[in-house]
Amino acid sequence: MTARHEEIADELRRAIAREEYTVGSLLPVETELAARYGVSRGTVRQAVATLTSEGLIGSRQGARRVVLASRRSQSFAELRSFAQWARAMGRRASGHVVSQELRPATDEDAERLQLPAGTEVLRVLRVRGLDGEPILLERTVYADWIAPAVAALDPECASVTQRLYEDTGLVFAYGEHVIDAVAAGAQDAELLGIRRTSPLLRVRRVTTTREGRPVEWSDDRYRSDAVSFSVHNSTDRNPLSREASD
Amino acid sequence: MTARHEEIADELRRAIAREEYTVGSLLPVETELAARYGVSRGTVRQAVATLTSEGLIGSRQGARRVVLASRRSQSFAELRSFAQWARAMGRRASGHVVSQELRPATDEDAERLQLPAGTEVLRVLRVRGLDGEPILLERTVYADWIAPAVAALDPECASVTQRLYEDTGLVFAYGEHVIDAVAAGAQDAELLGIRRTSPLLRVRRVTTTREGRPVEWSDDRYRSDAVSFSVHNSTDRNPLSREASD
DNA sequence: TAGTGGTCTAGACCACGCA
DNA sequence: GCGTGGTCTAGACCACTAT
Repeated sequence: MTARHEEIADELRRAIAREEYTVGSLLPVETELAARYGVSRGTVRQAVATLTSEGLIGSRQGARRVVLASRRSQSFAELRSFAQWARAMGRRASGHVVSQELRPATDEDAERLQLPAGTEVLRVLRVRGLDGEPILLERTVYADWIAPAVAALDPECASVTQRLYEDTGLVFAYGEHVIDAVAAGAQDAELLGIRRTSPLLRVRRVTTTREGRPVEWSDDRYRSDAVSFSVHNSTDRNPLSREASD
Repeated sequence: MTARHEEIADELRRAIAREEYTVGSLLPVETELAARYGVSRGTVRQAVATLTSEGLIGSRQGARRVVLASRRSQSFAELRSFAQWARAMGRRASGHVVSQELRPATDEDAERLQLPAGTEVLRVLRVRGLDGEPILLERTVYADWIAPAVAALDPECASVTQRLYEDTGLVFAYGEHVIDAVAAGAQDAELLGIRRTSPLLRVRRVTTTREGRPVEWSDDRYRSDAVSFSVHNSTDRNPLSREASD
């Protein structure tokens, strides 16, 4: 069952993509869209709010909505699922566990995963590839309560998220990510097949269940010649933030 | 004039920040919040939608809302305004124009700024600092119609955005940003006072007016030991995206 | 000043989760 | 099956933009 406002958002998105509304031009007013689709103004507003949050259109009180871009960049909703992201681009994801060990949680582990200090957690070092080429190095720490299921996975498993869902019903629902750049260390360089000190795009993240319980935290390093992140923003509101260290 | 839903969002945000609702606990149901604040359910929903988009709470049909985080990271809305961002952190922003020249637009300039090829554009190389320390190198190209106002600015101007607004009424309203990592080149290293090949966090962006008209595009390089970006996401929807270059 | 998007209401029904 | 959040309506009024 698809909500009407999503259908309308879809139609508008497509109309913009095929340049029926060109970048810089104005969208029809709410009342006209409501009449056209046979819905109330509230439903139209829900639809255009979606496009606004996608950065496709801009909105200000008193003025007509304006088209800002014709296409939305690939969704980032799959950040936690490398495999789904690869599939959406029509590429093949692979994975390979380099090492894996059960260890007592450090203070950092305990804090990020909201566990008592010393709980046994699972540390996994995994290389992920696109079409066979190594792209990403994941250093992940899993909470004790999910560690057995992770340890039981095939070391070559291409989609950890999907397997864990099938095996245990676990859903990775929310994530908090911090992005910066680091120089490749010796191990990074060897496993990714690049030179030492090459710049890498690093994402440190904590992933939680739908209930807000932390499942894992990870230091992910992407080859910066292979991956980039993109984001829209506006004066009104924005989801990404910039932070200074120290 | 503050909207009621914003006031309510603020109160809830503060209640979460002071741990009246702790991370992992449940928010009151909509009807109760509506009664408590003396508003309709719709207004409550607007307020909690704001917190949801900030990553503070999680929402799923049928289940109670859950608190995911107690504090929101610094807003990224000021990505376009280095000075405002610095001020929000209680730090002092500085700026210094290293070089500036009027040149015919390259094909890339013309495309990004939606100008005819060969239009005269202004290229500016600027170092930005926090509390006197160089942090960011901006290589910006301004559209012809704003170039005179930019060229007339004080080379040491700390807030370009604010000065342009005061001088011309121009508002930087929307931005599209692509984030990756690069190694510092010779010029980068010299101007930022770091070693060559140090990893830098690069943001390439296009900024537009409220009408969707491109004003400038820029290659910004941040010292990665000084700045990071952060973002929330959820399975539902997310504003940031990840792209492979190949 | 006319027209637009933003706010808010009061009510109805539905899809989903959880026990 | 009950309670929750999600969808949708029809109408009112307001704040802001544009002319």
